[in-house]
Formats: sequence, C-alpha cells, structure tokens
Amino acid sequence: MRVVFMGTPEFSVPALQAIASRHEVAAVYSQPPRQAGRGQKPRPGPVHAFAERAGFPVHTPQSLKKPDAQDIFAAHAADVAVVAAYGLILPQAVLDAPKFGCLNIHASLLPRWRGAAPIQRAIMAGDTETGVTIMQMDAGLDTGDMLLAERAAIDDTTTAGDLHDRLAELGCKLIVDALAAVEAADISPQPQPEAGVTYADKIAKSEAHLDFNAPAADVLRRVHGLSPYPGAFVLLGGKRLKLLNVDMIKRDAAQTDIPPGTILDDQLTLMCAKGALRPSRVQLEGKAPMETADFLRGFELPIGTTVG
RNA sequence: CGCGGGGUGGAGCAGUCUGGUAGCUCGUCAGGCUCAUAACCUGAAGGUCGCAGGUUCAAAUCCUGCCCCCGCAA
Repeated sequence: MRVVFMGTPEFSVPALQAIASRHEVAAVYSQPPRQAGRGQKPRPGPVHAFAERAGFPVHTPQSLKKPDAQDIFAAHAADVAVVAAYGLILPQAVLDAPKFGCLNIHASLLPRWRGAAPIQRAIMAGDTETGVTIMQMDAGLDTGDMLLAERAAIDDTTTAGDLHDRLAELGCKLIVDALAAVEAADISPQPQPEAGVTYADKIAKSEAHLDFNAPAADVLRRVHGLSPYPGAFVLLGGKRLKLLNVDMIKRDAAQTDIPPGTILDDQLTLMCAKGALRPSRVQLEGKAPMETADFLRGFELPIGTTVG
C-alpha cells in the first residue's frame, strides 16, 4: 500500500522501519525541528532524522489546520496514514483523505491511558499490564475504534525505558498486521468500551522531584515510571541525584521514628513513609548513569544524611 | 554565542587555585589465612593524567585551540 507515516519521537521509528520494508512510503510527517539540547540548536526528531537517511520526503508543518497544508497531504494520494506519537491534531479533512483513513499506534490498552504519556502513567499507577492498541482514528483524543491490541506485562523492575522499547516493537508488529488486514478487508473495528476510560496527562517537571513521605511502593513506581527520562531525582547537597532503578527493602514496622528521606545504610537505602528503597542505578548531575556501588565509591555519603 | 559539571591504570573518585618522580576505594592476578566466603592478610600487574600546541629547568597542574560525555533550561 501507499502509506503516509506521521510520527516524531524514537517510539515511532521501528514502526516506520517495518512499514518501509513492506509498503511504499509516500511521505513522512514529523514535528518541526525545535531548539533542543545544549546550545539550543534546532534538531530534527528521531523520525525526521531516520526518514531523511532513508530518503523519504519529509514534511514538518506547524499545523495541519490550514487548507494548503491539507491539500499537500491529500496530494500524497495515500491508501492509509499511520500515526504514531506525532503530536499534532489531525483535522477531519486529513483523517478522511487516505482511502483507509488514519491508523494510530497507541501505547496502552485503550480506553485506558488515552493521551500523551501512556507508558509512564501505566507504570506510575501501578498497573501490572499494559499494551499497544491499533485504532482507526477519529476526531477525538484517542477515541477511535480498535483494530488490534496486544498485552505486555509490567513488574516491579519495569522502567518506562524498558517498556517503551518493548511497546515500540509490539507496535511495529501490530501495525504491520493491521495494514495487511485492512488491505485484505479482513478486520472489523470494535468501538472502545465506555468503562475504564482514563487519560495519561503529560509528565510535569515537578513530578520528578521525589517525596519520601509517600509509601515505598509509590516512590518506586514514580522512579521507574520516569526512568530514564526525565528521571526522578533527590537533592543531595544542592545537587540532583537521579534514581534510575530502585529495589524495595522490607523494613520492620517498629522503626517509624526515622524521618523519610534518611539514608539508612552504606548502600544508599532510603527511608520512605512505609518501607524503604535501595537504588541500584543512579546519575549525579553532570555525570553519566552508574551503578550505585560505583557512585558510592567516589562520593562520600554518611549514614543518617537526609535527602530532599 | 542560553546556563553549568566533567574527561586521571578495568570502575568510581582525589590531586589542578599554591607547577617538582601519580594517590584513594574497588576490581584483576599471585600467594596466605579460614570449615567456608562477596570476609581478612601479603605481594604484583596495569596510567603517554581526552587531543594538539605554548610557557618553564620542570606541566595532570599555568596559557591557547580542538574533540568527546553529561546535568539544567527550552
């Protein structure tokens, strides 16, 4: 089929790659390069960069609301558009332009976690499973009819980074299947259930500053949900220390007089409201991520210190 | 020119301001001790101190240029 691909971040790249090997990519849409990174130079996103390397025509409109942008889109004469974390709203004229409409790869089991940050929110909420859904897009926010879905498990060690990679692979498998089914007219879209709708809000910077007054289980979910990016952190002598991976440590119920955030031993075990956590991988500001043991080898941290 | 931290044996760091034969914790290897061990003791190997110039009797350390990594902010 003749496909227009629309996506921006790393998550979408495997899907584009998989589609490109089986279908004709008429054009790739991606968010315009923004000032990003050190030196605030405009940098193209991962999809944009990949598409250029692969030699696909790339479009980076600020918006698709204008008629001329919609005309350009329609001129691709696509059979279908595949949208994966594109980041722009698609007007009805765009949704209707391709023969088979627009398919979306969404990183959750809809209708749970519609919206911007489904991977992180699933972990932060303590979900034990999530997945990927392929849906036929409509004008709503991730409200379209579902074509395919597949589950993925989350456990106490799963980070957003891990899950991101797994779901990206899953998404690329499912979209390939979905395109084949659509082309063969061998699929029947199912409306999303009305029950169980939740929305995955964007991650706010303030969510990354850890609060040890919460139960250890909650802190762990937050750490893993924000790992490796943007990274949940604590303040240590004015510097940020990101916690990238943590393990639960059982504590005797007796010791409730120790203030949350206190370092309990020489392995950086941190007191929480209920239980304790031991980081296994951390990153000090300005430094590369490293095992906690390596970090402690060069960073003096007396037991009893409190982190903020 | 957005702000800032950093590149020192395999790992993480100190030493740089106040130039003068490279140090700490750990790992590795060998030997010892031990019922045993990730424990302990002894010894050893391993570094052109990111790269290139410059200053100096002497540069990890001072000066200049460059490369690379990272945090913030967007």
